[in-house]
Amino acid sequence: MEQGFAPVARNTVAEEIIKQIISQINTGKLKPGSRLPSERELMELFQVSRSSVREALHSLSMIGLLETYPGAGTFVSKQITDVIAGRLEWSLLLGNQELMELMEVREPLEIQAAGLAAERASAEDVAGFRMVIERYAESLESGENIHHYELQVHHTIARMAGNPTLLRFIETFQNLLREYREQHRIGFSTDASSVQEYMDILQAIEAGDGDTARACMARHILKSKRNALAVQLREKSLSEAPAEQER
Amino acid sequence: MEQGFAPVARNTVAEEIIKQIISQINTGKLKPGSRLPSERELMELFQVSRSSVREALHSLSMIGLLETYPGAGTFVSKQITDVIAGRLEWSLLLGNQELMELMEVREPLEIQAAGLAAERASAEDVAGFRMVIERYAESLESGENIHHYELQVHHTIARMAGNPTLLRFIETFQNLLREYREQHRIGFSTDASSVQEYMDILQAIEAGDGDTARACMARHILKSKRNALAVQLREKSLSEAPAEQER
DNA sequence: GTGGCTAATTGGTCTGACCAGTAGACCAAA
DNA sequence: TTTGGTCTACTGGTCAGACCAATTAGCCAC
Repeated sequence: MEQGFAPVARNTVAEEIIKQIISQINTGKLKPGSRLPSERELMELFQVSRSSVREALHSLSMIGLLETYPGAGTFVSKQITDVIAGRLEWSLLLGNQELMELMEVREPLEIQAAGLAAERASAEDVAGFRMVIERYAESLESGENIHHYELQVHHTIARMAGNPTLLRFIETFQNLLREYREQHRIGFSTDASSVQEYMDILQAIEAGDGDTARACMARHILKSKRNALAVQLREKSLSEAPAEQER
Repeated sequence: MEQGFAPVARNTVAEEIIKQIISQINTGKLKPGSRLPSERELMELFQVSRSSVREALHSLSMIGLLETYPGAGTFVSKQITDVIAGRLEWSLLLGNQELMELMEVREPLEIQAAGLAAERASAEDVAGFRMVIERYAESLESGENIHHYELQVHHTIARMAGNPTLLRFIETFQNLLREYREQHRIGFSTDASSVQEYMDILQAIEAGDGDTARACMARHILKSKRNALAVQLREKSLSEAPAEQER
């Protein structure tokens, strides 16, 4: 039953400081790279104790918005885009359930990126994309850094979509997925047909055909998801009953 | 030139505490929902001052991994995926994303939600959804709280998708869009045909037809986007040269 | 059971202090 | 002129001890 009640707002001093600092950054009064007043100055500016100031600053450093250097001062991070770069091992905290949840968010975003890329990619973009795919194909043959180049393919598509927010989301999910696979020692589900799928996407993008690009990406994701599941199952059965098997 | 030198590692006490706490969560010694020792106990366990403990705890709370309740204690968050969502939300709060940028991320998520809802919604869900649509239709006639009920329709779909992470992202984008519209004084583009569109989605969900649900949602979004653009243009032309014009 | 009281515990905040690393100015030796 | 040392003011990192406010749990009268 909706009664219109909600837990009363309880603002801590540190939260308030955080809000003000973020506001300063948003309004441009604090630019990336610029230096904040020293903790002792902030203490007087905010009329609070240094402990509160420090809790606020440390929290903002934790999410990558600020960087502190002992003896020098506290600075606004230059690449706020890198906020995602994990200082923490997020993936370790993820279970299978959560992973599936994240995948269901990531997939439509990747498809959207492919569609937008088709509508916006320049000739140079397409040329660059082709090279990335070729490098991926080479890595498949040599067996080196396959995963790195596979990621780069997806990353390139996301970049061609020309939407920084979308790119950031996709990057985050990719990083999480990578860490998860590394930590859980899950092999990758690469096979040669991926190259053809990527080439299909490339053609659609080159032709400026968003719908086809979306469809190709959707098919590719569906296939690699099936592969991943198969690999996971196989490894599971291997660990339970060590029987050799290569498909 | 590569000389093999790198900045020396400089560990702060707080960082070390953070690592240990995350490690405890990873190894399962600290389960979601469980309570941490009090700050004063941690102080003795880690052999550090309370300030350092508090900086660590506050940072982890900031990213959503811990929750603190004055007088009660500090607890591990139950929804780990919320941590990731929260982190992305931070990045959204920064930077001035263009409206179009946000929309391009939100749309595929809403479509995905509709599709998943069709695959997972229970009979009760559908019944509830029908009521929500009816309330929206009523609000359209009375002209009261239209926006609130419109939001609720989308929210209900997202909830039926059965993916908390997806739901949270959709909520986030809805909030951002609402703020954006309020700040830029952009009116809303509601019209009676939305009800029919929602009913179409409802039918697809009831039939368990994910593809149709996706298509219906896509059509609905496309239409309301066109409406929004039209409204925006009209208001812009009004403010520039007060001449009446209907598309 | 309900409601109110008390006491112990917990997080929130403040104060003041000391340490270690940094940056910049200055100066002497090569 | 350049290099390296030295001094000083400043900055973040850490600590200890204190008080407040909110929560919890147990007790007790109604």
